[in-house]
Amino acid sequence: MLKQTKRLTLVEQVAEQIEGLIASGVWAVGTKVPPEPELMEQLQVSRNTLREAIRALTHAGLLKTRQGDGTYVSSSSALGPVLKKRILRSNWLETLEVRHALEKEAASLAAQRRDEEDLERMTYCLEQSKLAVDNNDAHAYARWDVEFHLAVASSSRNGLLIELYDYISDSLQSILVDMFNEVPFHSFHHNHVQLLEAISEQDSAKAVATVQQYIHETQEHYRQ
Amino acid sequence: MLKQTKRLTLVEQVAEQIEGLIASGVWAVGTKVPPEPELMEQLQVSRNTLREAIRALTHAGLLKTRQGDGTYVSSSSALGPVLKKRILRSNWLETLEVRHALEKEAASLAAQRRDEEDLERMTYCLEQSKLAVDNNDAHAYARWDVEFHLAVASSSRNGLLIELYDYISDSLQSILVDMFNEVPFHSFHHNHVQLLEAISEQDSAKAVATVQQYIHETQEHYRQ
DNA sequence: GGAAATTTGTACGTATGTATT
DNA sequence: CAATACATACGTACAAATTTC
Repeated sequence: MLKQTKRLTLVEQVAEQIEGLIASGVWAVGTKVPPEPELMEQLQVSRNTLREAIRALTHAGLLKTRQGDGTYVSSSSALGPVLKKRILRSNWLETLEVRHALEKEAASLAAQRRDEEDLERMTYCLEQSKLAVDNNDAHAYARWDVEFHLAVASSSRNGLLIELYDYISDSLQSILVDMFNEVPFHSFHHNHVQLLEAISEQDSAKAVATVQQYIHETQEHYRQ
Repeated sequence: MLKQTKRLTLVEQVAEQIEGLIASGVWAVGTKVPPEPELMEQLQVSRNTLREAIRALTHAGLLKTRQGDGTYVSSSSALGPVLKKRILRSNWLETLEVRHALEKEAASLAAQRRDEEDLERMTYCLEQSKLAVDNNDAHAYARWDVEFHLAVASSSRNGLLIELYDYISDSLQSILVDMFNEVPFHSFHHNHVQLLEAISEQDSAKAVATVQQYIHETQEHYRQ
């Protein structure tokens, strides 16, 4: 077989090419993409073809177009927008449960795979968290809490897990801020220190147990 | 403020309406959608507008169009296709790790929330698995293994978790068949029985531990 | 408020692939 | 197998709406 005959429509070819530019970072998030006439010229396609491609990517959440202004890159991956849209139709308890599942796995893998740089990043996050606790600043605490957990996820060295965890955490950001406004967040700090300890000691079981305890305490506060 | 000015483009309105028809099941998977002229008439939009909407949904994986034939509904949700595409760029070990995370959470929640019907369904799956073991039929075993795990996930009563687990499992189907061809799958049957036992006894901790052991054994076989 | 730039929406013609007669 | 009908693919041209300056 020489080559599968051009089974992709022109529109899909154009869309794929643009997706490539976005995924590879040539068109970073925030970039303004060239206007229609220019792209038509560069890609050698008609306006309709180009518009269908742009529309497909816009609908997928990769681009955002503003009439009279232009088209901008709004996300580097299609998974994030779709997942966020799905989570909107979900209640936050469900979403939290999924996050917890990923969190425990991430902690377990992080304990096995973390390097020195990971540990430094996590330590820094906890220092900032401590400051937020001392200042009783719920907003700052929520921010550094998420940051710490992202550092843990990142140490898992599992790209899929990291992506899913990041998108879900992002969707929960506002919920988490609310939560830390109602719950004495200082009580969580000790757990986080213990988690970092477990990861540092490469003790997977202890890491999972610590996360489990952290989750359990959160739920206790909400059961009332 | 009287009303947010029609901030959705015509194309997005059309796409949303069609998505609604698909999500609500009015247009089930496999359904052939009406031809362009008919939809233009019903939706009162031009051909290009309709085509852009159709193209957006096609790119998202909800529709599939075949020139000269027509357009068919190929998925009821956008999350599945996007997730599967993402998983293709992932290695299967990564994907397995994420599945394991969801699997443990599902088992834990299933133990808390399962009803009699759930237990019957799981029991049936294990009976079929046992038959496959006796017949040394790896293909049948892989099928009922997945079916059993889906039943467990479904008992978690967490829609988001169920969806993610289903799509990921589906992506791994062929890998799992391969795996059961190389690994003595009869050794897993006992674990599954034990898992059902734990879920039946509403023992979350035991359920998680059983899944963990099942995973560990799988990895042992692959470490060589 | 006006002018330029940009996307949005519509109309219509031709090409090409698929199923049917 | 050929002819036909039908469906989507791709292209050009023009008018409208919106933002920016």
